[in-house]
Amino acid sequence: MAVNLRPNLRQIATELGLSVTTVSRALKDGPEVHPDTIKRVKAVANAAGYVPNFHGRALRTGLTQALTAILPMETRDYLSDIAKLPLIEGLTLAAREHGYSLSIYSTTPEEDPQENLSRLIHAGGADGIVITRMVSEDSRIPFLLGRSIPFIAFGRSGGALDYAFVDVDNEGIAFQAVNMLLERGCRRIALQLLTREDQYSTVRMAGYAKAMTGAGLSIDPQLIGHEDFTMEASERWVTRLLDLPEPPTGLVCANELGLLGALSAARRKSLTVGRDFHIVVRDSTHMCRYLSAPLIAHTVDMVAVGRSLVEGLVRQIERPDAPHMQLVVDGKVEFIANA
Amino acid sequence: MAVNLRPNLRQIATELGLSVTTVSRALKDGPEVHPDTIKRVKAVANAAGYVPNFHGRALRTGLTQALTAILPMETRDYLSDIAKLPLIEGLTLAAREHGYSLSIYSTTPEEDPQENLSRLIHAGGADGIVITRMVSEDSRIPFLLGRSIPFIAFGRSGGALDYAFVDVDNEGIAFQAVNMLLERGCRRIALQLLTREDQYSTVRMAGYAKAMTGAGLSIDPQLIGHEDFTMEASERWVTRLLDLPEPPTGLVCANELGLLGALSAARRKSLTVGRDFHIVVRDSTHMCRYLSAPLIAHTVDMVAVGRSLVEGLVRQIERPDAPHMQLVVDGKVEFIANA
DNA sequence: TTCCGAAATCGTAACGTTACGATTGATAGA
DNA sequence: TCTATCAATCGTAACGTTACGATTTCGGAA
Repeated sequence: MAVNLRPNLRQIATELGLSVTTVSRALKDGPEVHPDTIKRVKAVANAAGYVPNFHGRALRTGLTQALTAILPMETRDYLSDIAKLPLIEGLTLAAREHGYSLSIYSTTPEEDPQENLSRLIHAGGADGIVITRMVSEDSRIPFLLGRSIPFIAFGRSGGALDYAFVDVDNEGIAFQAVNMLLERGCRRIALQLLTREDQYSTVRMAGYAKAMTGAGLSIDPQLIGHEDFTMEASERWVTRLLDLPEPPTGLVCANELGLLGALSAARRKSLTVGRDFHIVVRDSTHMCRYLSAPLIAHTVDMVAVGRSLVEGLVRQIERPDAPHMQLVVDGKVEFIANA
Repeated sequence: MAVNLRPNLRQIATELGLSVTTVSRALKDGPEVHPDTIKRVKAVANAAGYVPNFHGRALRTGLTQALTAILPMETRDYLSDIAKLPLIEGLTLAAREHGYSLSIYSTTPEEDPQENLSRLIHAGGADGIVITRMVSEDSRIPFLLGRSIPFIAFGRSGGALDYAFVDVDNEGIAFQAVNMLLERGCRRIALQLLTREDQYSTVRMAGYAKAMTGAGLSIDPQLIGHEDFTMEASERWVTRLLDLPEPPTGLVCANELGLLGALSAARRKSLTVGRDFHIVVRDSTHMCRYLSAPLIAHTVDMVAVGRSLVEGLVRQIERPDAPHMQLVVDGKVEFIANA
């Protein structure tokens, strides 16, 4: 018996002596169909390996059951972009669970973002869009809102518009990080920032300042580092700090490379990390688990962020009148003993 | 004037007083249409922002202009999975350039791989599939070949079947790596392998052995490390090697963590890396650029691998009789001075 | 027996596109 | 003038699905 590779509704209908309509309804448990018929139809459909054709359905209903995530890709430096991997994981897994497929649309910095968005939707490529790498007063937001295209943003843009987003509470994380150091008796706390990514630097600085002044401590500009830190640059910077008359006993690193440099500097000064010198680091890579020093890691569950984005987008597609998801995700700050 | 958001062929046809057929043909430069008509049609279509509807076309032609990459996702350890990021970048960019969209389909280890493949194709979700994480005698290959479903594999499976693949020449890279160390005067060369990923370990060992015996050197099992190396484990292992009566002067690391451990061990022994002790490392992260020691990095251009996969897949879809792409990609082994 | 209403099933049309054969109109040769 | 030929355009059908209204069937009440 030849197995038909792509059975359609009509084949199943004729095999059962039913109409296409009834089969279609039976497969989605329509109340008009006799329960016994539903059973028979489903049995045959399963046996034949029937899968509803995506495009036939999309053409009829106007819905594609597909989501598209627009991710800027830049070859430059994958280590600092590593959080994208769990994000993609969360997006794809959650999309599947909701019955959607997920396309990734890579953009290069030169392209016109709106042109892409527009083509994508007109071609019927997606029911909804995830946009990332928000800038302040992002023009894509009014553009998409104006066209009633379902979307959700990873990150917030300024402005008063009401739209769906999921964002990471970077200010809160910095606040928590400094508080952890304060609990450990640190009074002079250094903060390592980046120059390029202004947004992050600004909000981290805000969290730092809030925690410091909250504890009645003043902010020493000497202890704030603005630089495009490589491992080596970080080592130099931390070494200089440790040479100060009143050296810091706590440090909030910018990223993994900053951490490696700081560890190196501390070792040269014969400081015991976790006792004489406390370090907090953002750890997207789980690298902390593999290091030997006790550290304070702050992690953001990017898989969960990806899942939430899909959740919020699907809700908007399926129930357009529901309020927009506006979620600010806390990070987890935890002590990694590395005994 | 109200701008219609999703103009279709019929609207353009009536606006021009032409038939839908002629407009359709004009837009793809059909030879039956008068050149002037083609111009007129294109002008109106552009002005209206016409984009052909994906699903209408797919339903008619059976082709979806979509590719799907099946990527296993495992939350465990993103650092060792980081090469996936440039791979995804290459896949998505090349897909766009060929006029295809790219969906990512995440699988978890528990799922039946064939079940997924079959559903995907039956539903009309993709014209072709990229499969990854090949195992020896991979059952997906005969499955897909038997159903004439276009696919390409990242990696090779054993067996005599003829199918399209792109693979990285890990054996050649190991061979090259050892030769670089030999050129620098190393005679005792250590090789750090992993236990888990047998495939890689086996082929790297082969390249190592070929280079060593080629230089008339014997292989000392003491210098071969099989372990699930963390940074700490690597530091311990390298320290033990350096304590041997005849310590190695060259090392091929398993990965970035192995490198960090090795650097640490060398520093403790007061060895100068790049002079007393030479290290080769696989560098997917460009981490080497940020370190201070002179290193030999072997890199594989994963963006190019992703592009080649798409290239090979698209060729198979569009010209089914063309020979399968069977590409083995060389890595680049280069000295990073880090002056 | 006849009729009513509900339950179950059926038929038609439409989504937007393209393939294919049919039709129109013009030109040129007999 | 008639016809063959060719270029240009048109009309119809079909891809697989679902929405919606029409139709059939059957049990029970009048």
